[in-house]
Amino acid sequence: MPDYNAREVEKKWQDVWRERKLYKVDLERVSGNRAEKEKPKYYNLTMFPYPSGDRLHIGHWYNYGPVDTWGRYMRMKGFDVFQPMGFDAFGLPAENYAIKTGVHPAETTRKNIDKMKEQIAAIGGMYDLDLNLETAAPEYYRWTQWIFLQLYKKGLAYRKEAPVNWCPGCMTVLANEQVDGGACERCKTVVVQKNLKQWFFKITDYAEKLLDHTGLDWPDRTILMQKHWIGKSEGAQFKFKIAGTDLDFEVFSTRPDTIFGATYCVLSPEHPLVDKVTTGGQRELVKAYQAQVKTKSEMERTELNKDKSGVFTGAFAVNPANGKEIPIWIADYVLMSYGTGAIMAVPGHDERDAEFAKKYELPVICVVEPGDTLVNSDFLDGLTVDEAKKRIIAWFEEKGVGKGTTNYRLRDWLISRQRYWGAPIPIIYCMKCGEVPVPEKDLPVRHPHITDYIPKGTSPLAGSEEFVNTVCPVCGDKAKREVDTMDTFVCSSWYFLRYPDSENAGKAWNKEKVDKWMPVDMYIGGPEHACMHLLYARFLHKVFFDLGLISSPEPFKRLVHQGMITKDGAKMSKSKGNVVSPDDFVEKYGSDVFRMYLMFMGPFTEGGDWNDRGITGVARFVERFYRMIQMPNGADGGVAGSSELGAGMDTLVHQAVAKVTDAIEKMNFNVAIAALMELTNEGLQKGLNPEQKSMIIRVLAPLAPHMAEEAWALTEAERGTSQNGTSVFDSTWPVANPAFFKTETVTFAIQVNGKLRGTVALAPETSKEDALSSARAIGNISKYLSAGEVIKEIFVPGKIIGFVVK
RNA sequence: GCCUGGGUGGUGAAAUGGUAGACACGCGAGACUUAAAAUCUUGUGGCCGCAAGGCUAUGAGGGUUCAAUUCCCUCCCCAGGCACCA
Repeated sequence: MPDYNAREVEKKWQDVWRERKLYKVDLERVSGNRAEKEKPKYYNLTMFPYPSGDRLHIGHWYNYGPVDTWGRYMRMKGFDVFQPMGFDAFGLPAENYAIKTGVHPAETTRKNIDKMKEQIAAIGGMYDLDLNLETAAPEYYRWTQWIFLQLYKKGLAYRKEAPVNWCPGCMTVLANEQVDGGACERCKTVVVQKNLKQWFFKITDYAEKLLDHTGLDWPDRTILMQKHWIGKSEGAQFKFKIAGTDLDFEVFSTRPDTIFGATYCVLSPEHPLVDKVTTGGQRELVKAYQAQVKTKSEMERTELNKDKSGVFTGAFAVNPANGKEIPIWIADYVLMSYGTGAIMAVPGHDERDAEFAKKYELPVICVVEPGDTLVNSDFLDGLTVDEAKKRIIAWFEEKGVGKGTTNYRLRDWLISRQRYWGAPIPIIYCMKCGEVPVPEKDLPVRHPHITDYIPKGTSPLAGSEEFVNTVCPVCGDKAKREVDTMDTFVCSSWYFLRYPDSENAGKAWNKEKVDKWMPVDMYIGGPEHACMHLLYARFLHKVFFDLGLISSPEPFKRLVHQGMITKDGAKMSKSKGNVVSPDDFVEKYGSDVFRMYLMFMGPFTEGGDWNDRGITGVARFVERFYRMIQMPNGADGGVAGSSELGAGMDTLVHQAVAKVTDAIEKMNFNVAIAALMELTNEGLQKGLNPEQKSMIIRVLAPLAPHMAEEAWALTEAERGTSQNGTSVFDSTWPVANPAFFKTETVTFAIQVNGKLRGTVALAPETSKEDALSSARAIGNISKYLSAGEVIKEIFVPGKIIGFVVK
């Protein structure tokens, strides 16, 4: 019996699959063969990779192996499976590399994509890489720009001032990642917040729609995280006048009922009113505080544990409810980005306000008594919190000082990036006509080839005269282009709509074609994308839906997150130098063993810490399985050639098929593999008949595609089918017949006071009475029962016989 | 800090209210071999016991239940995310 030669076998079948175009789907789902057209479509998608300079790492394999297993399983279940893969090609790392080495990002990206494609092919998956989807290609970003224009037309893209991390040393904007403890990671200069006019997508208009996850088969935790991220809260927005002036400001509060307990107000240090209201005596202190806050990140500012800090402005606000004058402070725990950037502080009933009030010796008034009843609150006295909220909102509306509102934590999506390696924003600024969108016929706005990447205080695109200077599409006068590029999340929020139509460069949006495959039936990627990528993609999808560009209201019907593979408990990264390369293992054991080992390590959704200690177990399993398949039918035990082939194995085979199906369905690939190991341990003893082999090869196929294909070919003659030479992936998924599960006896556990005291083998359908008396007859049990009085008897058919003794 | 997960033998893990540790790795013993590797057989949570059997055990503490890894409460630890890494 020849040993299994993984390298040879895997190469052989990868070539055959490629030649036969086994995994090509007919994107039109019309012109192809009839059989395929009649199958239901199944769009099986993995989050596309960023082409980094590292080789394909374990994390990629941990994702692409199981995704492919799932796709093959669905294919065998009778679906027309579309499983494309492309590249999220724009991004910061290639640009940083260019700044360091002078190598153009396009060159780096090209090289990395080519290398990754080779490595992905070595997995031997059903991935279609021939669609060549790359977000940095003009054929692709033309559409990213087109999408920007659609949002612009709908009023969903707008400009406003927003802060960026600015390094005065490098004269450049820094990503959060490049800020290390408040300083630039490159030159160590203290980073400051600087305001720039930037583009936003109005995702907040869709907050309510995004809160609705109806019909989505998503993990509860992801839905919950998105809900909290959107952060809907009901409350009121109302005005405070500034004493002695005609100025006022608005605050948002979820507890407008506590307004009589407000003893001071706090403005965010960036609030536009601060400069206007600060009195002469306080000016120095306020200025100094504002400067200090500029160096702090939002996370540092909002830490509940930190020492609260703030400065009095010298101004007073008038409480609209009782006309009392209360001091106005500024403090960094109030953010311009949430609510109105101003709060009324009620130290009696808010923890942060209380801490602040204690530190600065501000008065505290209690307005809610235990039992949620209002006191010290004039016309709200005696009402419950809920009643008081309604009452005060009605009062605000009556007096015209405020209204009930819904506030969201979600902020509009800042899409401007002062970077080179991204899709240019298709806007032109004209002295006469102002802000003018690039006409659709002029797309794409090509990204100029530059050679000097060193930051000079502006966006890199501003350095290209040829790019910047253009003419106004409206009046024909000289005009300038927008020099910022788009956040790469814009590119990655719609790529799944491009795959179905990617063979066609396309001058028009092809709704019909996209609709043929959307929505994505299964989307698999890391949980770190729960709140950003997955929310942005849903947002754009809903905009497209409203624009009539697609028929599905949601992009991803089912979502699964794979876990993360760590090394010694830490995320693998190049900077830590702890990246494990799969190549050596694939070389040694083959793709099937490596991907099965990753799946066998633990539950797919939980990930785990990498070590290679157990891989030999999977390698042994593959050898044993291969040996079992090659054994003459029922070779062991002298039953070869008799009608007893694989005697006694039917139950085990059908149980294994049921177990594997159930485990794959739940993506518990580790359990599926364990069930097949168990079956193999028995099968090697007793031998399998051809029908049993056929079933077991088919359920192994999604997990170890190359070996299963080889085994399928080897057993072709004994199966005696008329479909010689067909792939196991064109066969159907076997269905376990429960008639085979039946066994003569099952083991019942006998418990006394909940503790296991013995077992007894009985027929599965044994009645309660018979089971109890059988249990009583056991010496060890009767010993326990005679220790007291039996006050309760428990019977779970086929499982438990229990007694409660007192 | 806030949001979301997770914590079970020496190790990866299984069991989602019903015999805790399936399946593997590792380790011990044995077979085969001149020998080793490979392979096969067998044992393997801890403690007591020749055995039968018993006690103990799923991060810590408490609760609900005849019965809890599983449900509830409090705490500890680890991981992911926190809006310019993708």
